Amino acid sequence: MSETANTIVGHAIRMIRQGGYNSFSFRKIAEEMGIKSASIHYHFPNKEALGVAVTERYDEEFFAGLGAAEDHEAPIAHYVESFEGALASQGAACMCGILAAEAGQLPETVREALGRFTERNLRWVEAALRREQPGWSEERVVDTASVIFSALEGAITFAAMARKPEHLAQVGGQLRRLVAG
Amino acid sequence: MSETANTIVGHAIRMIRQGGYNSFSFRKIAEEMGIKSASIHYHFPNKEALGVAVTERYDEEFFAGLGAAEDHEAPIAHYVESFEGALASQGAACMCGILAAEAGQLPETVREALGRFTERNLRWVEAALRREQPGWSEERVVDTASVIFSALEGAITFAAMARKPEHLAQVGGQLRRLVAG
DNA sequence: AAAAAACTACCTACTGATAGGTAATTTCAA
DNA sequence: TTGAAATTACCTATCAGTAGGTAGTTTTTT
Repeated sequence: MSETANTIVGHAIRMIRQGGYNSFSFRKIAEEMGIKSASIHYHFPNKEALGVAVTERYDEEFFAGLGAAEDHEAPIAHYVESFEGALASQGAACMCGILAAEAGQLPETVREALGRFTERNLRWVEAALRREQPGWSEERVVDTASVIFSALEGAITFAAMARKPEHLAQVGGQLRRLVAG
Repeated sequence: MSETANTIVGHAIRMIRQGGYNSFSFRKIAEEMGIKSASIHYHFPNKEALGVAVTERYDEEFFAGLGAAEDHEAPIAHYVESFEGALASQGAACMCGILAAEAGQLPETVREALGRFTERNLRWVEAALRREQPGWSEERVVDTASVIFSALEGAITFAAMARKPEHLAQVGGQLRRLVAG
């Protein structure tokens, strides 16, 4: 991907985090970059293609920042902190949580990319729980992973909406205790 | 509120649940009702006013359907079921979770109405926990309520996106166990 | 010279909103 | 009780703004 295409995706991610899928437009991105909106069509044929690129890039960066669950001593705490870090940057929620809420109006391909992000998160948290709680049944691991992912996505969304980062901190703290026993 | 205004709000709620704040327009609602978009401005001066009415109406109906926490033997299970019922109707997520994700582009007054909905939910779940777990500390009650609300909002959002209602069922089941001990 | 990356100049579709008008109903004072 | 005034609930017509997208052309880089 060219440098320009990269920059375009970066702008789109920021705009989506600020107001959802309808908050980024070819025109606005072009204006900010000092180019014309038609030029963006050279890099991404349409909004759907850009939407997919944006989702996959967010996915990549999220997990690149996270590292492997096996490389952390307390991976759940690390996972929680990555959400707190995401909220701190721009005071905005997780981009994929925002897009998930708008699923009904998203192109199928974007929705599918979001589905992959979700699955990848669940697998990560499950691996983390297996490491931290070797005694837990597989069922308990899978169910708890669902709760942790859902709670953090819900918490970061409502914390950003109400402008109360402490709401996420509260949920994060309780989730840590939940896993600690 | 007149019957027409009521109908307008109903259509708006359905459309928002299907695709977010940008998925309802004066024109579309008018078309479905067989009137003109200008007529909707008679009942609601602008989109912001309609947005607030919609949020408050959803709030009202949600808690009317829920009843008082004190009136249920197992209020948490009842609360979980209300989310499962919401997902079952239209296969769509909680309207307020959807709007919360788009907070960045919402008019302030709508955001504030959403904030009230959130607080009301937290108070309800706290009351439920006090009833079910009289032995718990106030801190534990408040923190657990945050987790339950966030987890359900996150789960219903991702379940609707991935079209996997079982994801919500899984989270709901685990939350019940969490409270049961 | 050729490929890449941008440009100009449009188009169609849709948005929320406003101005001005009309028929039917309701309120209220003489 | 009746006529004037006001209100309700809609209408037509139009506005400026923004959206995504396209065809054809020019500039820039290799």
